[in-house]
Amino acid sequence: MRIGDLATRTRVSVRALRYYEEQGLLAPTRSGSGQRHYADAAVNRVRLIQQLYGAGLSSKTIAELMPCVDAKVSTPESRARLAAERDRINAQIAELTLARDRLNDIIDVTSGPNPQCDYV
Amino acid sequence: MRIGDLATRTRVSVRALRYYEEQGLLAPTRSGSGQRHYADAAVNRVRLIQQLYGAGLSSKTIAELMPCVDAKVSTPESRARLAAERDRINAQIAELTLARDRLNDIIDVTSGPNPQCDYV
DNA sequence: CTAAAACCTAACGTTGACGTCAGAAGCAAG
DNA sequence: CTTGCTTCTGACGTCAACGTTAGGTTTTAG
Repeated sequence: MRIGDLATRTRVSVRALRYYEEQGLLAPTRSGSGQRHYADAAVNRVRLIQQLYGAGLSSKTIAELMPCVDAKVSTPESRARLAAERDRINAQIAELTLARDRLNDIIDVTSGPNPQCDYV
Repeated sequence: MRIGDLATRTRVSVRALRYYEEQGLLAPTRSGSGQRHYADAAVNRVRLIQQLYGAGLSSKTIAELMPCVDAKVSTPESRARLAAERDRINAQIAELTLARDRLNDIIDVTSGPNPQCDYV
């Protein structure tokens, strides 16, 4: 499929797809005239990339991990890397949970016993 | 206390503290010569700011919410805003959880049954 | 009193993941 | 054939939360 189709199917912009290639995350084949051609599997790959970006991984980190996904093999180094990212994500989840609870506290306090009725 | 002390106590850079003021998140008093002076309460306030930044809120959003925290009163609008941010954080936690599980899957698959022994 | 340390304002630099625009070329339909 | 949509390669623009540098003042330690 061509880049526009992939963009539509993944809901990722054409620019982003080119950017992913630039970062070494995606390697489409090229037609004679230079147009990119993607296999069906690219759809899932883009979704994985999006998910990892969403989790705060950088292009560089994702690029380092993709060969593991492709080859289904990890070196001790890449395994350590993966575990480190997982731990970072866990830490971030904990942080977000605290922030959320904090926000709920604020909501509770500021929604307090109808301020308009105090002293009335 | 002065800006350097606050920076030390909150582990936030001096530049960041000035930036927070610029964004309307912090309002220190000034000494005759123009130096910023912070009350002790500023320590907790900076921590709250950091926590909200960490949760992905923007300066603008935080600036809108601080008056509620100060006055301990929220308007229906600000309450909706707070709830919206909380929901966004919950969504983000869910996303991170999925990504983490995905990473764990990758770790499992790539750490598979000793690849070096296959076909040996 | 003096030198070092801390502070001030103003303003440009950084980073990452794209958005956007310019100009040229490929491709399906009538 | 040509109209119009898609794609191509640069390359500059964006945005947020600071980092950094410059040049000058204030405070503190000795």
